[in-house]
Formats: sequence, C-alpha cells, structure tokens
Amino acid sequence: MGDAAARGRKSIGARRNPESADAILEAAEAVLGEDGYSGFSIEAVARRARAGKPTIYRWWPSKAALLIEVYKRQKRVETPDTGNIEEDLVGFLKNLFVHWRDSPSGKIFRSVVAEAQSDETAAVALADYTRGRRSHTSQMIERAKARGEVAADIDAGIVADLIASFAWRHLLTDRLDEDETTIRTAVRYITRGIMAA
Amino acid sequence: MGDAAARGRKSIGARRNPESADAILEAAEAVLGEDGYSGFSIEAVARRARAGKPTIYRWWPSKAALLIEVYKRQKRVETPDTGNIEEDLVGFLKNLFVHWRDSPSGKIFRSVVAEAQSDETAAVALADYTRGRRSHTSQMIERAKARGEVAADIDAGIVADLIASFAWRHLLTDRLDEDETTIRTAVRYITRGIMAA
Amino acid sequence: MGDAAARGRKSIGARRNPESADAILEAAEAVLGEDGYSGFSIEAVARRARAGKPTIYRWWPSKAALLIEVYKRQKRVETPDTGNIEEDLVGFLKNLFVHWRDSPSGKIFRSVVAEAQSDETAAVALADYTRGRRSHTSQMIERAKARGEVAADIDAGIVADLIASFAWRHLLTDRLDEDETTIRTAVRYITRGIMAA
Amino acid sequence: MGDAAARGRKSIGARRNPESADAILEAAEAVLGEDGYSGFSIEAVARRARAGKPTIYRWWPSKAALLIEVYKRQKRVETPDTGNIEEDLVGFLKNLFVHWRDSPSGKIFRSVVAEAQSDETAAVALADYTRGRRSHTSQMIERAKARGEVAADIDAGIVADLIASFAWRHLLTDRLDEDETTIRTAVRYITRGIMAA
DNA sequence: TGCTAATCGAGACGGTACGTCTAGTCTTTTT
DNA sequence: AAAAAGACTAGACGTACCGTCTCGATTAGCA
Repeated sequence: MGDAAARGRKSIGARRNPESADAILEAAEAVLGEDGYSGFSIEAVARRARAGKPTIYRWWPSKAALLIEVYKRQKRVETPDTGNIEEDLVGFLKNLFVHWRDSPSGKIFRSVVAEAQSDETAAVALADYTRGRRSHTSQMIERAKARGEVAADIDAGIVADLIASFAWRHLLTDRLDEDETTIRTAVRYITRGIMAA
Repeated sequence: MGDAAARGRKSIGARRNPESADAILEAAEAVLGEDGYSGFSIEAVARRARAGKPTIYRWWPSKAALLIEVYKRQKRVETPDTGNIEEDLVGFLKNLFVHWRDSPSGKIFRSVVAEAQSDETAAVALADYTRGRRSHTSQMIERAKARGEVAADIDAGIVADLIASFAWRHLLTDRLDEDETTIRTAVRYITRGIMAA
Repeated sequence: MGDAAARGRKSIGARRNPESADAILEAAEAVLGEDGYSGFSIEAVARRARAGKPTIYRWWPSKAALLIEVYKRQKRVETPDTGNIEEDLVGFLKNLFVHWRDSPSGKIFRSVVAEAQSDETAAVALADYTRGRRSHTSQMIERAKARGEVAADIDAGIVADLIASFAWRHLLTDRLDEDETTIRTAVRYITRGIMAA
Repeated sequence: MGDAAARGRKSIGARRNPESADAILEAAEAVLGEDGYSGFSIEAVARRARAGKPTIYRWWPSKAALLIEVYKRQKRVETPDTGNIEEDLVGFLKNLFVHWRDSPSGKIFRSVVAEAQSDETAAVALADYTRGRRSHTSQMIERAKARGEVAADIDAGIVADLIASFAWRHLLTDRLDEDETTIRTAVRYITRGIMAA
C-alpha cells in the first residue's frame, strides 16, 4: 500500500480523492518515522506519496497542519485502571515511553512540538490537542479521588500537567529509556503530595 | 552598539577577533528576539552583524552551536533562598517565567529546544546545559534536606527534573502568564510529597 | 524589455517558460556586454533577469552552457561574395572585426573561449560551434575553386582555419582595430599561396 | 624540492626570501600542470607552497602577474634553422605543439590567454610577451629573405602573426595532436604566398 | 450525450537559505 | 622589513525547499 498503490493515482472527479489523502498522510508518517523532523519537507512527502505539491497545499494549509493530522492518526496510549493511583500513573508513563520509543509517534510528536515553536497554527493545534489529552489523563486522578485515595480538593488538571510535563521533557531530551525506578520515584513524590490524609 | 560599531570591522591578525564574535552573538540575539526562531538564519545573522558567513561557520559549526552560545550568554535566574522550600521553588518558577517572558531568553530557549529536535549537536549541547542547570536547581532541595525540611532519602535530581519539566512545558506551550496560585499549587503537590515525616 | 517585463513573471505550468528563458539570455548578454567576463556570474544574471538561480541551473547546467547559448543568439557575420577571393576574405574579416568591436558579440565570444580553457563542456560546445563556422567560411574558398581562381587541390578547411585563427588572435589580444592594409596583406599572403597556377 | 623543502621556511630578515619566491612559482606551476586553470587559485598556490597569501600578494599584485611569471619561467621553443623556410616553420610548429602537449607550458599558456580575457594587467603582459615572441619568430622569415627564398617586401611580422595565430588556435581548441601533414599544408599555403618570384 | 467544474500528478516559477570556496586585506609574531 | 599564519568582509558557487502557478488528463454530476 501507499507507495506502490500511489502509482497512477488520478483525479476521481470534482471532489477530494481519499486515496491521495491517505497516501499523503502515510508518506508523511513514513518520512517522519525514517528521517525525523529534519527530513520532513513537503517536497519529500509529495515525492514519496507520488502526489503533486498543490494537492498537499490544497488540503493542508501548512506543514504544521499536516504534522498535526499525522499525529492525530497515531494510536493513543490508554490510561490504565489498576485501582491504585501510583500504579496507574507509572503504568501510563511506561506505556507512553515505550509507545514513543517504538513507533513513529515519538518522532512525530517531537516534530509537532518543535514546529509549534515557530508556527502559530501548530502552536494552537498543539494547545487544543494538549487540552484534550489533559482531561483524559485527569480521569485517572478523578477516579482516585472517587476511591478516596486522593484528597478531594486536589486539582486533577494540575496533577495531569505535572505528569505530562515529565513525559514531554523526557521525550524532548531523548530520555525515553528512563528506568522504571526513576519513573516510579517521580510519580511517588507527586502521589504522596496529593494523598488523602 | 552592534550594527553601527560593526561597520569597518577588520581582521586583527591571525587570531579570533572578539569584536566580530560579539557582533555575531548580539546580532543572533537580536534576530531571535525580534523575529523568533523562524526568522533565525545564518544569513540573517551575518547580514545584521555585517559579518561574512564563513566567519560564523569558522567558530560555530552549526546553527545549533550558535543558538546554544547565545542562550548561555543570557542572564540566569537565580535560585532564591528563603529558608522554606515551597517559597524557594515558587519564587524560582515565578522569576523564571518573568525572565522568559520579558527578555529574549524565552524565545531563544524555545529555539534551542526546537533545534534539538532535529539537530543532534543541539541535542547534545542542550543535554549538557540541562545537566548543569539541574544540579544548580537541586541545591534548593539539598538545602531543604539540610534544614530537615525535606526527607533525607529524597532524590534531589528527580525533584529538580519535575520542576524543570513543569517550566519547560509552560514555555513550550505559551503559558508563561500562569497565575501564581497555579504555580504554587503545583509546587505544593511536590513539596508535600517529599517532606520529612 | 527584459528587466521591466520580467516583473511578475510566473510559471506557465509544468513546462519551460520561454519568457524566463529569454529574460535570462538577455540578462546574460547585457551583463557580458556591460561588465565583461569578469562580471559574469550566475547570480548577476539571475538578479538582472529577476529569475531564481535554480531556474537558470535547471536549463543550463553550467556557466559555459549559458555562455554558449548567448553567443549562438548573436547575429552572424555573413561571408561576402564579390567574385574575388581576396575581397571576400578581407571583407569577411573587416565585417567580423567591426561586429566583434561594436556589439556585445566580441566580449561574449572572448568569454566563451576563456571559459573553454577551464571547462570541458564549454570546450566541447566551442569545438562544435567552430566546426560549423569553419564549413561556412570554407564556402568562400570552394566558390573560388569553382571559379578556377583557387587551385582545385587546396584544402578549404585548412584555409578557413588560417583565416579564423588570424581573427581569433586579434580578438583575444585586443587588436580588433587593425587597419585594413594589414588585414589585406595577411590575406594576400594566403591567397597567393593557394592560387591556381 | 618545492613542497617538501618549503616546510618550515621562515623569514630571512628584512629582505625577500628567494626560497619563498621559488616555492610559490613552483607551486603555481604544479597546480596549473595538475589541475589546470580551473584549479588555479591564490589559495591553492599558497597552500601548496606553504606560504601565506600576503606573501604572494606582496610580490605579485594579481593572479595574472603570477601566471605570467610562471609562463616566463618555462623553457622556450627554439626556432630551427634548416636553410628552408617551410622546414623551419613546420619544425617550429611541431616542436611547439609537442612542448605545449608534454609539459605544463601548454596548460599555463592557455591559462594566461584565458586570464587576459578578463584581467587588464594580464592582457598587457600577454601583449608584451607576444610582441617579444613575434620578433623572435620573425627571424626565421628574415633569414629566408636574406637567403632570397622569401620576397624582400614581405612583412615578416604579419607572417609571424599568421603562424602564431595558427598555433594559438590549436592550443585553445585542444588540437595539439594535429598530424604533420596538416601542419605542413597550412605552412605551405603561407610560404608559397610569400616566396620570391 | 455533451458540458462544466473541481481534482489529480507534474513540474516550472521567483525566492531564500544552506554550507563551502576564493578574493584580497589586515594584523600579530617570529626571524 | 619580510615571513608565516590565519582571521576578516564580501560575495559567488550549486543545491534543497518554500509556496504559487499553470498545464493536460480525469471523472462525476448537471443539463
């Protein structure tokens, strides 16, 4: 699929060709996975997808928009539910680190963050995305609050923020191979601080 | 200074001309401060510094190297010493956010992080720099341990990591205007978790 | 034309834009005519033609190729037909010298010859061009042979070579203002040597 | 000598060091012989001679000046004296072609001619040099005049010009492997035209 | 059935920036 | 005073992408 199927792709009339869109997104993902952000260019994606550059620009107004959509297609890491907040958070971080390390997702997300530093639309898209993920992560804390494990007045969003920040920094500084002990220690410093009395 | 003083700068013999180095670093800082990372190019810096491109490449092998050195020239935020760990950390973060917001430092550091996502040398330089800052931040925790405020078995490095991660993420997602309450809450979740019994 | 008309020139689809090609060739000619070979650079041509450098490199693989094509666009000096071989050759040389002196052609051809000394492709192109011109010049001698003015066993190519050599050397050593008497004398030494008995 | 001996050459006090001058000229000759005109740069010569660029510029005001001096150091082709003008001229041209082909002289002289097309000082120097060689070549014709072989009213300078032009063009268009028959034919067309009645 | 309209791959266009090379000038240090 | 050394500004080299443009071919839906 993708590269091979692209050969000879044509217009299917006066409407968007989903095959082209798919080929472009797959090509973008492949380029990012193989060459990383530095090798990611519209030209490279167009070449690989056997698509014309205007076809890309028609549907994604900027490199950032394409990047964001590629990241959104990635599988999400689920938040575990072990009945214990420390285990939930450690498990989540471990899964996330593995996911980022072993799939193109890590490279792609690094690229999105990098792009957001110079492109406003990427920054907005990243902020939107981040907000969504935060509420998702917050559910782990809310569950713990419901169990009485975590104090009722704890702001789940801020806790989620601390956890996500820890993950981001490890991604952005190439420390996804952090050992479990360190992850667990970091998590414990937070969970201890938010426990119910 | 800088632009004007640069006019007519010449070689001062078979050794590096500090005037040129300064002019280049100042120009780089100015470009980053004004146009941000997207406007930052070796050509733009050379133009502004009235320097030849080879002069830049002679001393800074890559855009990343120049970026890092520009950041290193920036004023550092000092770690306060109030005798209370929560106040120390809140004060540090507040100062850091203000510093990043009100000087070119923020834009510059964002650029360094972005560059490190695609340039290996930038990644290494950033890792080095980060390590140094971490031990600096750790001292706040070590002092608190010495005071008996923080438990003796706490890993100061991991705490510093959590604090720095929180700061980075706010920088990278344009949330440097976070109100003090939120900062204090986040800090408290950590300090509570590391307090001596 | 040229500079002004170039404003706003755009792509006309996935094929060469003749307007751009013309603008580039005209700019190249103008640069050579005004600044000579030493001022001739791809950058200068691109600037003047308001063309991008890649547009030039797309169609002319080297400075030499552009130079040759510019020369080929120049008006040719015709070989006169007076019914007398001496008059034909003297007239030809006089016309050629005037043409080289009073149009950009001289500067351009000097540049081609110079370029051919360091660029193999220019050397090949020049050899090709020269071969074509030689057969053209030979026709004057062939006509004289047909008239019985020149001996039948004379190699017209070699005679053409002698004439062209004389012209080249005058061009390359800045002696295009040679007076007619000298030209005629030189021609006569040759024509006398090739006369029918 | 040259490259090796140059290592560690130093100033010999407040006067020109002939070793340096030699090393530079030899390096220039070697560069031209090996890489031709396209590889000939002051930097390349300085590198090879282990000399500083200013040392070259102190003694040779331009690339052209250095080029000319290098050519002047080359061995000259002597004009034969066989007692027969045709043999003299054919022998001279054959020797000259072999010399240009088998020593760096050919490449060097091509470079001088090329340089003279864009550098005025080179043009002047070449004109001077050419004048000297012309009178030298003229002696063959003058001798033939003295022998009564060539008519008394023949302008030896113009004949020398025709011969030199023929040689130049063969050099500049890479035809130094011309066979003797062609050379002899060309010479004969001229000698027949200048014979005494 | 023929026309319109939007899409597709393709690739040229004017540009900007890259990182390297050379030109020619300058100054210090050593002899 | 002249040498080596190597820095300096300046600018050309040839390449890679940017985002825009126009083409000719394609096909669905409307007339």
